[in-house]
Amino acid sequence: MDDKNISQAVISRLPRYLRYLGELKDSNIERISSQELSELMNVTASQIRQDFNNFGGFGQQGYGYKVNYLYDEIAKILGLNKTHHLIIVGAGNLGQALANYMNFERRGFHFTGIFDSNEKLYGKKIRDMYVQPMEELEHFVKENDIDIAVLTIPKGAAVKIAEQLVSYGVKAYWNFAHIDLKVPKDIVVENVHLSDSLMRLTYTITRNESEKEN
Amino acid sequence: MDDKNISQAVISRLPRYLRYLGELKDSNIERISSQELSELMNVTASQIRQDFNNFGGFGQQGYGYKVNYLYDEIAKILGLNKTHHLIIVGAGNLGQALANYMNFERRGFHFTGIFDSNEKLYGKKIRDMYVQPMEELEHFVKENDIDIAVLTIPKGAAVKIAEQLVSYGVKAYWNFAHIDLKVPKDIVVENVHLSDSLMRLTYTITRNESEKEN
DNA sequence: TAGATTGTTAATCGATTAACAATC
DNA sequence: TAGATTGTTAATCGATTAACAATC
Repeated sequence: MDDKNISQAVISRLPRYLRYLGELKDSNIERISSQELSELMNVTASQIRQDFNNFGGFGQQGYGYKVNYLYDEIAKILGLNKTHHLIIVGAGNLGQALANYMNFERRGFHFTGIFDSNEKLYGKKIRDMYVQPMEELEHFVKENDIDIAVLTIPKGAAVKIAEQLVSYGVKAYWNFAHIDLKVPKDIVVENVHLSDSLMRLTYTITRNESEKEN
Repeated sequence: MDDKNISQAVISRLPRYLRYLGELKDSNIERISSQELSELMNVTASQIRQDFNNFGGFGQQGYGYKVNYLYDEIAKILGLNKTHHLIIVGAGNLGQALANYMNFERRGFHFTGIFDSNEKLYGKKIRDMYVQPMEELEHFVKENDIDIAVLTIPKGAAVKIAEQLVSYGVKAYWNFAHIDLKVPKDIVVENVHLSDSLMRLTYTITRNESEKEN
């Protein structure tokens, strides 16, 4: 598993492989060839083999891939063999939605704290956490060995809070705020820009409609 | 604005351009060169010019780009000059979060209905809508000229409901369920796979940590 | 052993970057 | 007009696909 320089394109495909392999596992299918998987997933068999071989050989010539083994290896590559401790900053609808999504917990993502600047929310119980004021962030983060901060706050606040959290030692951010965070380069940010996604949808809608006219 | 075969890579960058141009507008900046924009956005000036020229010339030699004009043109390309009527299927935390996010409304996305299969939620007021039972979908969709269905329901339900909605004539789906919907090819699906995103984050965290060890 | 399918190299395709002529 | 910067062509780089030898 020596990841020299794996391209973003490959990495982006890994979770999708994992999802399909999970479904195969659930169906008690033991082996699969790149050909079969390619038909299922609508990609080329060549790409599948290339992708996997970025991380070493997971298959067996003449046989294919063992579903369980491949699943576990990809999970490992994605870091899902470790547990991660998260805090949610912003206890609005979106923060609560993420907190309550049980599938994350099953994958080893432990939500350990939730914070908001709105004092009306202080003490509100969300799943098994109580909303805490932002002033508690520093103490909490340092005490609880937090890996990931989930930012579900408006963009202005996100910039400010991210800067603070970086100084408290939080290295990874799942950012839902509609802005590009400026952080030192050993810090990881994964953006979920929902409005960008919605605009891609309307782009395609618009293009489809104008095609019909022609 | 003749979009022959614009690559996905280009389209994916458009919303980000729009965001930066919006900020420039807000700062009352009237003109910008591809060079200046490239520094701001951390991409090459060449890419910016290539991207824009996919849709025709928006700039002026020797001068640069007029921020307002460029902003409007990109908004148009993305289909933001039209209003879109959406329904939300799934009135859980995530559905509610999206319904309440005001910025969508400002962009011309009108949430006109919200549905759930849980009868305890029927009639619950979310923003200015009342949660309706799934049985109302067909009637509502046909009456209200719905462009986009937002699917914030579990994957099993999503597959079933999407199939129904397709038959009712809904052409575009913003899918938050953790599954790839199988739909006819004139139907548009934009996926938001949150767990994929979170896994990309843990991949990078893991890689960063193991790099440090070496 | 023969058949199947991987792992891997080579060929192709597409996207990004560089360069520069056109022109405001 | 001279300077600046686009629009666009050409060069480079990287990712995907095809092909096939290795091997289970």
